[in-house]
Amino acid sequence: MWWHQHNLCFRHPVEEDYSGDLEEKVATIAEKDESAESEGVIDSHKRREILSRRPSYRKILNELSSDVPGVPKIEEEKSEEEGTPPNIATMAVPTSIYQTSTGQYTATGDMPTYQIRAPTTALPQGVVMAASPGSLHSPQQLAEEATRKRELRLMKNREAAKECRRRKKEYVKCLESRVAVLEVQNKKLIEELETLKDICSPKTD
DNA sequence: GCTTGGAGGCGTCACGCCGC
DNA sequence: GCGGCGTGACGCCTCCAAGC
Repeated sequence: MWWHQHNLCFRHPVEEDYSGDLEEKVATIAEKDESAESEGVIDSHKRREILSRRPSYRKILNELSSDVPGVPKIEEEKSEEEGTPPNIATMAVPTSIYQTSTGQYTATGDMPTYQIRAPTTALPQGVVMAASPGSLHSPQQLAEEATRKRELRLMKNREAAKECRRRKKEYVKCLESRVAVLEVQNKKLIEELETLKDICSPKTD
């Protein structure tokens, strides 16, 4: 339902209720295709079709904010906590505190090992822009260049994924608060309606 | 204490969109 | 047309609470 909010109509290209039911629908389609020959390929294609593009959270929220006063915009750059520019230095261990599912907090010291390994890929020792492609000759150099490019891409994507998740959470929070506001409004309007009804139709007794 | 299931986070891959 | 970005999906991990 995310994409079909009141007054918004960010309609998903395929489904209105994206969040929970989509998986079921994907599964249904997958079942239907089971008899097909290259089912794996078809499956993944269908899945991709179903999951085709939606507007980014930033875009959605910004549209929402221009539409509805009081809805915060998602900043282009990180604004709140981290005021540091997006450079390699920021790759260091994220934050000192994490919220657990129960609302408790855990110090970074508890960081699982597989998370700790992440920053180690933090851009290979400052040699990022070392060699220009034109100056590469040997296969080994080419391989190194490819590896370096891959590392860079992975690192950027890692950061992008984090940012994306952060925005998504922010977006969900925003929608939740909007739901709360609308519920209150709705309640008030119902009450108002009842009052007017009472006034307009006086008792016959 | 052990097991199990759910929640939440992370890294990576794949792919559509967009700006150049 | 191409490269970079944003994001869904997937698989993995940790943490926690409940049940035994």
